[in-house]
Amino acid sequence: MTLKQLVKQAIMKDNFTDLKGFISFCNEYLAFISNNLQAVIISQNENHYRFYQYDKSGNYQITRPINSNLMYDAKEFAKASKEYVKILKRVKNADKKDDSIREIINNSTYTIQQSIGAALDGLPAGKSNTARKLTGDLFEHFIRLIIHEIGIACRTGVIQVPVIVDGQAQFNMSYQHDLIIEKDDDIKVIGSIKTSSKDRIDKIFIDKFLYNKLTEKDTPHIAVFLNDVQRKNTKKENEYGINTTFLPGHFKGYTVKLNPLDGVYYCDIRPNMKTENILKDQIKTFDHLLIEDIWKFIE
DNA sequence: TAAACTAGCATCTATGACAG
DNA sequence: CTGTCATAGATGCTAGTTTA
Repeated sequence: MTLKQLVKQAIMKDNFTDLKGFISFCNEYLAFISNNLQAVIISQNENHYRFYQYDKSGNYQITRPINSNLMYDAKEFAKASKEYVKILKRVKNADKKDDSIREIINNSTYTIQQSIGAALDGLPAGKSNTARKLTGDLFEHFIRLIIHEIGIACRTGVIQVPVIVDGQAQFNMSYQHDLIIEKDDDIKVIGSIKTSSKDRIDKIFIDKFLYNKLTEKDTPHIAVFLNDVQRKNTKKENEYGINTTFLPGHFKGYTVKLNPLDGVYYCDIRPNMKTENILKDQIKTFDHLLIEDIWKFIE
């Protein structure tokens, strides 16, 4: 398949109605990059990040950063993706000590999503925002499909929250949430699903605070992120590095002084999230949501 | 059904902190 | 003082939804 065809496929949401669609797109993309790239550019500050450069058919455009420790190649993915589906179906009873299961969950999720993101980076220069919007939408959809696959019903949608003053509902606030998990008409979890946290992290904390205040409940709020890095240009032409877009100060401030979130999950976790106080208690890799945490929320 | 609105998101740009 | 890096804020454009 050519880059043009891949981009065309990625734009069409019909191709991503089920997990199978995500996986087969990923197979096509990985096959393409295995022998059609102009170059693979290595990030100068963190060497395991790579940028793919397309050839003339993609105007020599350069993709978003790809973490080579998480991204499978075509051959690895062919094998892992089969395991992936099997693991998801039985994840509730997975061996919690088996790290290879966790690796397959994180890496496959990452590889599939980035294959879409990177393919959309092949859109013409003026359409970069289209790529951003679509990757975001597809990531949301992808995570919901995964949650369905493990056997939990979930949806996206708007929740109306009445604001009560002096015992009277004055008006509604409508909240549009990426992830709502219900059970017996009870909202068990509210979640945000985003490719990166950046300037949206504050809102997630605020949402939890206000929602629970208004409803007088203690509904868990979680967040699922793909990563938190972006490409940065260096002084030299054709040299690139990565920037992190996570705001640790805000995250810790809200956690300590407003309210902690009930789970924050990354596919491509930053090193400081594993070592720094507060962060390391709050933030985990994506496998933890599926293997452990999500089951506690819906009990 | 068209127009208006909302939410999203990677990039770009500005500022501040720090090392040499 | 200068250059580099991290953080934070602004930008520009888009898709999808709601309203008129």
